[in-house]
Amino acid sequence: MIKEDKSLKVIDVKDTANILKLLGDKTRLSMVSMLAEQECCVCEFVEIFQMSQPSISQHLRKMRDLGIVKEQRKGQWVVYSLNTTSEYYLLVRELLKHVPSQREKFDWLEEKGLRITCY
Amino acid sequence: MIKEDKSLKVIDVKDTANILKLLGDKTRLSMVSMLAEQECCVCEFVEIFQMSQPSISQHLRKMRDLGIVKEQRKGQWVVYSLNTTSEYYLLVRELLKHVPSQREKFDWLEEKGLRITCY
DNA sequence: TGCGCATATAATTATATGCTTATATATTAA
DNA sequence: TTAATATATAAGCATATAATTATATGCGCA
Repeated sequence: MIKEDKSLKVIDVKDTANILKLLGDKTRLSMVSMLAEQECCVCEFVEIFQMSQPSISQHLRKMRDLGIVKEQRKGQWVVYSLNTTSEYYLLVRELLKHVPSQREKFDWLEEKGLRITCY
Repeated sequence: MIKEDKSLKVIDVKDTANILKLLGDKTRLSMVSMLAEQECCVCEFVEIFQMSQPSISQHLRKMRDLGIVKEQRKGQWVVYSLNTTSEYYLLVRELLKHVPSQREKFDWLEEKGLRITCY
């Protein structure tokens, strides 16, 4: 019997390159790293990255378009999370192992009283 | 005693994003995947990718600039290989596990009699 | 030395990307 | 229904990227 490696999934070069290009951006890479810890809403990202709301929205859209993240409306907020059923999920998880934890960003939100309490 | 995970090396988000952006290109990702198998010279890449020589040269330069690949002159040829001493080497290796083998490209070179014999 | 081959660099152009501003949509509460 | 808040989308602009052509450099050999 052949052992299956659940951390491994081979993806064609073109698709992999697209994923890497997508995550080859400081903001987006930080975002997925955060989402690997906890779900997070758009307005929280805006505070964290000190960036305009449309800019944040556009980054999230690109990742949603490739299926890496998913959204869920909760009242007036839209909460994003990692899409664990994506065919790229294992690759993303693997990548994130090489990046430092972004937990401090959530701590910072708590401190500033900016954490949204709809979860 | 804490076990050290030799497949893991944490790199800051900005640097990681730069590496991912670099490898987030179909041509460059294929190149490193090939180099993970065997070293390869510029003119061979030109044949494989059916791309102009300057274009190939520029792709290689970008990767050399970040230390992912290294070059070695052998007579009139310049042979490229993976830089196994790069601080990004483990990350690159990990990424390549998710990409199909590019061995066939070397086979194709052999068939066409285009393999350079300076190795 | 001078020629031919391999590679690198420079300049240019076309396209892609990321951000901004303006506007539209959706939800909640008055 | 209207106002306020949260988010998404569209259009425009500035910068980045990748390819091409032209040219320079480096090596081997007659």
